[in-house]
Amino acid sequence: MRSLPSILHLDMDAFFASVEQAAKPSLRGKPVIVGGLGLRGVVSTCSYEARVFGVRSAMATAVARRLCPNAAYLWPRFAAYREISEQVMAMLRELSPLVEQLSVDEAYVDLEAGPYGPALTGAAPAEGVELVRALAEDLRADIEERTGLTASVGAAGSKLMAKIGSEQAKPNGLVLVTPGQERAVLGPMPVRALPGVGPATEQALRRAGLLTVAEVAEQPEEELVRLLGRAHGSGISLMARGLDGREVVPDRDAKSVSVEDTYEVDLVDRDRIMYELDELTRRCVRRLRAAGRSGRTVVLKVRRFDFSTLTRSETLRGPTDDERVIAATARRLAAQVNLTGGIRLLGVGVSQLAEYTQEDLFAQAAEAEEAEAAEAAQAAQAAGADERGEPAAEQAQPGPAAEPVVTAGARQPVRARIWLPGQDVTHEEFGPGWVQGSGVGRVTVRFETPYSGPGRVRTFAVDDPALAPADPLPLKEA
DNA sequence: TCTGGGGTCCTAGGACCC
DNA sequence: TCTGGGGTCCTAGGACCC
Repeated sequence: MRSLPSILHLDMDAFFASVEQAAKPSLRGKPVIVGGLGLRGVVSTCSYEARVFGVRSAMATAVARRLCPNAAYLWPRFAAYREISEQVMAMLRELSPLVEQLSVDEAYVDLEAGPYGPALTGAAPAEGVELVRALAEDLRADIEERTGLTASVGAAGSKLMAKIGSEQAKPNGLVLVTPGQERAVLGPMPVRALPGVGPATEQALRRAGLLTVAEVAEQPEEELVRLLGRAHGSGISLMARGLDGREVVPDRDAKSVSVEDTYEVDLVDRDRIMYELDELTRRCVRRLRAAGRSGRTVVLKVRRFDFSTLTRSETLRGPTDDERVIAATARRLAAQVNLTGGIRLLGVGVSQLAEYTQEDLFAQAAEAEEAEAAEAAQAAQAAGADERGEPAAEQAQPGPAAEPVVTAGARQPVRARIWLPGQDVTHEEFGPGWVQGSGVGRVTVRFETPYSGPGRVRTFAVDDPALAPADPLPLKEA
């Protein structure tokens, strides 16, 4: 808690959807929905134009399609989002070395720890507040100038109020919470506004007759502990009274690595389940090794046909990054689980991570690159659904999703190409564009770039040799 | 209309040890 | 013969966040 609003919380507005609109001129001003497009997909982010129709994050894509059938539905392009995220995070680090990244589009910044710290703490209170306001507005303007995207910022004397502020500022705004005003700002809000209060906590509080933050703030702490448990109860008691002394801490090490897949059709065949388990283990180990870590506890996750979810774990005698060891452990765990009736999700994870000390750094670097490429290919496979959301034929088959095929003139077998809506491509004659949809042997491409006007659409055969996947273009021309 | 994927933190019970 | 308390580790599940 500080007397100056020197903690910022920055949150990019409708991040994935905004990147897509910036990259694809024909989508600007239109409803855009980014997420899983398969039968069991959910919405990651939607543009404000789509929210008008009631579309929300975490909603089943099938529901979104009914609410907003005319939106553009796109698969996420994580590589593009990460690139822009890094650009934005670098701008935050110019304001302070204390930047705590919460996700690809969200971070706290402690201004007092940075170059403006002395000016802030040395100024009269009113001047300090105005300096923070100016810094935050400059930051928002810089982000918009350098990326073309808008961000919302909250500034306050604590992480809690900075986050509340950025939420209130959305979209494209700044809200500065003057220290001392915390309880006045929080009081009228519904309890759900507090970070850490989800559906279950909201219900527990509602049953006790507590609907607003002010009502929670009036409760004795012991009562909240009784309702919600030790840690959660006392935490919420403090937050409701506007009290939060948490520091901004830059990047902590990851504590676990995990990989999971939900299948378009429930898995019933034991051999198929074991095959998929091995595939998940491979991906998990690749990520583990790419991060230079090893782990001691292996976790299997299973979601059954009825959505009931269970985990089984085994702790090994020492940390490992050996795929054979982890695969054998995962299989052992799976043998303990009743798999009858069908499985909609499988997951493999590793926790209790240790530093992985491997002398062969070259092998490690090669592995990291391989992991990236394989991950992309895997995403394309897992995503094998056409524009009407029908699973690709290979999906229901056991074994590799994409059969290797040999193309004329190439000795190397190449994977059958699956074109995902939103994907970047380039055509020998027409140049850069993106996939609008594909199906029945054809792929539709719109040829436009972040710097062009809205482009024209053309249709090709899915195996047209002139068409190739491409890297994302930067949103601003260099 | 039907529920993703990647994480973090907390709780509670049992085993085991001192 | 009956009865301890505390600490740590492991496992499973649940809530929550983006």
